[in-house]
Amino acid sequence: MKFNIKDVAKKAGVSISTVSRVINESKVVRQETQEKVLKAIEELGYKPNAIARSLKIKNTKTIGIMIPDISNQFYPEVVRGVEDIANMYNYNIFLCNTDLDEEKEMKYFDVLAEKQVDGVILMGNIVSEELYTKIMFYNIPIILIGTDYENLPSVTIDNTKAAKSIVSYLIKKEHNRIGMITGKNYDPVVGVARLNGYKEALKENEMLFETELVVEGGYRFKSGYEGAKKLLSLSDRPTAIFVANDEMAIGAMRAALELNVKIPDELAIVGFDNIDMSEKFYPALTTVAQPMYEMGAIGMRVLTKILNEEAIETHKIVLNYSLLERESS
Amino acid sequence: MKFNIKDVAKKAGVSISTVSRVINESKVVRQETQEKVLKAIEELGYKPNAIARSLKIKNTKTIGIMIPDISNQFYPEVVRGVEDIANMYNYNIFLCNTDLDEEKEMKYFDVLAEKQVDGVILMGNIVSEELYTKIMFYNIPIILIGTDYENLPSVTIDNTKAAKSIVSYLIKKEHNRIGMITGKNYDPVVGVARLNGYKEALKENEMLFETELVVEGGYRFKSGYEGAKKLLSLSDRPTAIFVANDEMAIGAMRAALELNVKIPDELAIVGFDNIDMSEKFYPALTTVAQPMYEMGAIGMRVLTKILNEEAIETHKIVLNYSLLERESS
DNA sequence: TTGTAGGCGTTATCAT
DNA sequence: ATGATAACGCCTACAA
Repeated sequence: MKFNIKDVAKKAGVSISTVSRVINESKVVRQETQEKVLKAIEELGYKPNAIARSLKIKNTKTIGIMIPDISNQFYPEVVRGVEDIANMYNYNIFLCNTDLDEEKEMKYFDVLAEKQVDGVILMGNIVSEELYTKIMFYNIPIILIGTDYENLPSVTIDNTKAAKSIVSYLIKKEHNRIGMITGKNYDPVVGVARLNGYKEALKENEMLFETELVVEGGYRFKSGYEGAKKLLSLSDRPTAIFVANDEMAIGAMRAALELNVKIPDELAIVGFDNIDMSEKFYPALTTVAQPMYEMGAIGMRVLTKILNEEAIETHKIVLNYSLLERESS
Repeated sequence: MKFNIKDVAKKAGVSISTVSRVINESKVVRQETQEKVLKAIEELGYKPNAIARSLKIKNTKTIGIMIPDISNQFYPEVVRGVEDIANMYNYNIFLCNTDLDEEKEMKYFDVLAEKQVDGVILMGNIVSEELYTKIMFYNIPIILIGTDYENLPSVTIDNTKAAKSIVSYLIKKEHNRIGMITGKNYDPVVGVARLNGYKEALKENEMLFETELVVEGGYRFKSGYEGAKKLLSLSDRPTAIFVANDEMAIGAMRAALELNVKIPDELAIVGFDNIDMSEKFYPALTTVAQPMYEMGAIGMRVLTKILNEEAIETHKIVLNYSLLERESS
């Protein structure tokens, strides 16, 4: 039930090179012959073996995408962007969940290399030195999305500026005690950057940075929930909280709602990312939107360019964020 | 910078067959030789080419997974289950978003076949006859998750029974006007099944099925929102609504909240699936939990068994659902 | 325009 | 225990 190029050749009464030519749409083959071959292909239900092809031509039309966890709301959207563009250029994608675990990252990278992927897309908060060494060694085209490292190509947004702008927005709305629930403080490009944006906004408006107003979170719902409970138990409560990502922000809203604190009247809450859920929650969350789908799509697009060795303007792409004012502020 | 088995052989001063043996952990090679080879591999940073290997041994240790849309909340969780088990058995997965589009499904299936995947996992509401023919023709091991068709292996839950049980729960709570927002009515295994469960529960309790109480939805937030608005505008409102999936249920809750209808006091809402968001929403949604992660994990596990030609008890696996009573009812 | 033959990097059979 | 060699299915000079 599985035929190869030889079978087609025999059936069509031509050589295998001719069959190969029609498969690859070489212009040189005569119309008649082409039709004969096409007919044979059709009749046998023949499909070329991409593995054999890859071995010969040394590319596989597949790329690997390493992300922390597909079941974390942030990633599906960017993966979708990647996949759409990949599909458009006839690439398939290997999905790898790393859980931010360095060992898993290393292992997956090895496997992807062995499977001869043409390139890889990497997400996660930091790239370890080990991984970087490996990347350099194998010399596989790579692009980072949502993070940045050394001279590797990347697509990101300016997290500091974005954070600063949403905190400034809060200040403009007359809030003068603004709390923050941060991300991970060992993570420079997201966690620290957003915290810095918060600090900068305060400074620019001559407001004091008070340590009791900032609590470290961990990006997940629970830490937002707990962070908010902590901030709301302060004797001198904040009137607004900037939460470093939407999932935590939703946790924070939940905490406030449970305590019967009115949003936004008694407490404004703003998030970061614009995950799907943020607009569906009630009240809908004011947030800084990262263009997640676009980050994926553009990342993949750039990767195809790199793979085709097309000229590329810059290897560090910084996309625009946007402020989405909704009901929570 | 890229070496092959020949380079290793030369460097170690042995033949390529020996190198191949140590790579594949053949027992016959002498300790000393093995060490020599391992050293050469190490020094060169050699990684075997999986493509060449696959061509020879006729398996690729990769499987394809076709789902409607990874950015739809339901799928990431099952994909994660699939990937975890796949990883455990050293498989990689090609992720394919079909958008429930038959053409895309056909195209992806062809590509997966050409890339010689060892098996495929298929999700989506129906499998078209065309696709089925193709599956049979290529004879690629396949397993359906969350849907079912002919004699193909599948892992599902009993949607009718689950729907019936949650509606019965509502009835037990003294609701006697229960509305429903359905899924797609052309989709037998999910849409129709859940509607049937609703009908059965009514019947069993000698309640009338009233057409004005059921509105057709489409699984997405917006249709739940609109469906609820419609039901709430009835002169004789339902006191409870069974919504065919969580995303719509959340839309329905949003509609009620906006209209200042108290949940659950004036209106109980229950959903289906138990997506991540359902417990984070306020009020948290009462729902029938599909074991999404397990469906993925078990599906993949069964697939590995099929691939290893291990005996398999049954090809139609029906998992248990569970009722999660939360705040919305 | 078409065919012949070598090779892509492995594995596996058969000798040695 | 090790080595030579023929596949695996395809592409691509080169020859005809």
